[in-house]
Amino acid sequence: MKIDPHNPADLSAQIAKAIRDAIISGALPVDERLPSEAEMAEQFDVSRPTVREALKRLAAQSLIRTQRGATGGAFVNRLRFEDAYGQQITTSTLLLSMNDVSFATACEARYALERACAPLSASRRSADHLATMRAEAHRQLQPGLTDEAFCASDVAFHRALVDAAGNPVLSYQLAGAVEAMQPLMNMITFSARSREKIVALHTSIADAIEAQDAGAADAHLAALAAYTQELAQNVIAERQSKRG
Amino acid sequence: MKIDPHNPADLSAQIAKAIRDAIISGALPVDERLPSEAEMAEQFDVSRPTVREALKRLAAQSLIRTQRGATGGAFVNRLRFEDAYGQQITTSTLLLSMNDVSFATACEARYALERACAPLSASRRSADHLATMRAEAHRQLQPGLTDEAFCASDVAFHRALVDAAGNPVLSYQLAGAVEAMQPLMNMITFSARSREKIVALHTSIADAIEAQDAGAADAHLAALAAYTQELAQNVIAERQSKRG
DNA sequence: GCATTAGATATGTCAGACGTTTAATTGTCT
DNA sequence: AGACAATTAAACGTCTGACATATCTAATGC
Repeated sequence: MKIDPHNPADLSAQIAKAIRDAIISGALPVDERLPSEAEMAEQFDVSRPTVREALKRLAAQSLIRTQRGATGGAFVNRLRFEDAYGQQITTSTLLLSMNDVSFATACEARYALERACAPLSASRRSADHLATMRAEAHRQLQPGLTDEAFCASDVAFHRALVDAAGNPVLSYQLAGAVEAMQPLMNMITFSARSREKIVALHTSIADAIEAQDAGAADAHLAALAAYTQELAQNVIAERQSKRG
Repeated sequence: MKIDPHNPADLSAQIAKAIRDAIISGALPVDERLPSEAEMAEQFDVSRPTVREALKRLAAQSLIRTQRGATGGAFVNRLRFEDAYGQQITTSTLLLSMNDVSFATACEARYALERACAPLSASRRSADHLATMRAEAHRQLQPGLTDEAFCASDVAFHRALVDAAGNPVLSYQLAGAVEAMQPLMNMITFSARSREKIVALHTSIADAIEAQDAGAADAHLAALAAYTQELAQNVIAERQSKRG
């Protein structure tokens, strides 16, 4: 764990990298306590604020946690899937909004991944996940629902579908793809008719999952993907006609 | 953008969150310059080191970049897919190693996602991606290749397969799933026979992609998934027999 | 007119100090 | 001896002030 003292800039980044590499390589196991800030400052021959900046970088990635008090300090954090969800969603959302990713591209990716989950979800679905899917589908039919609330419920439905696969790695990867779509979906105004059609597809998907019919689930997901693309294209076409 | 002055702890985390929310909401567009550290210190009524810790947290997530000098400062960073790859891989790798995710679970997720890409790759593959796949498959047959180099080439092959889908969102999501598997794959010792079988499957996959035969590509990927699981199970069984 | 230089601005870093939290130790009383 | 209270020590969290360094702007000199 060494840094380059000749490059006077970005000392905190170098220190953060050194510690991060030690964590990734396994040299620093989970719950291991790092030396105190004062000790590290001496080790790296920098000041304590510089060490602290490095530690904050690691804390931002949930790689360490800090405790105050006599037995406190910085500890290697066990990175949990739940903690990683948030970062994954934030990053995915920003990637889409900052890189002019088209609705079509994001939608294609999302449904491709979701359809990958469907066979696993069909074979392993629990009563719990099915109940969530049914409940969300039911919520989506309520009359007073705003478009935003409809989208949020849509996300919840699809997350339940993904979680039903019982594979935390899949759930983690899909969380980004599904949640990051929400800002894009919010540009769509869902009419009563389109909502009915979507909910009908949701219900068909839930039925197929309950019946453990992977083929039917896949077909309905494909139909939902196509219909979502269609809705988005209508919105885009409308906007262009207004402009012209 | 306000913080809670009554909670005296974690001021830098609160400030980071305030700025992060502003970026995500779009209130701070890409390349927008944040106020100087001194100005923000005054705005939030904290000291400059506290502001700096907040900025370092955001820099760790590639949300901002800093420039020194007269016209320098902190700028909202355009998050690029290439930048996000690294974070995604780091996080995925740590998630697998710190949460006792079984080889079977990780492998299942990886191949499920990869098979989701295959149809798109088959229809859109470029000569470039095909050439990479062929080159890696060829490299994997070289006699002196270490197991690690074999795994690295395997990753390169599969990334080319995924990139062939021409969807940056898919490539981003898959990067984590594919690369994070590498440490787990490294526990396997690849015999000459198993290498031959894997390369044969790789060649079959490349052939199917070239022929734009999505069904065949999917079938060969499924076979590869099954064979990879078989190899891992053998390793696990051997270890257990040595112990018993 | 162009190159050079001085100034201004902002980040990067350092040193020292104080406050706060937390746990362990010590001391006292029953 | 044991239980409770007070003290102490360690460590993080924050502040102040200062200096170093990078970079752009503008004034200066030839």
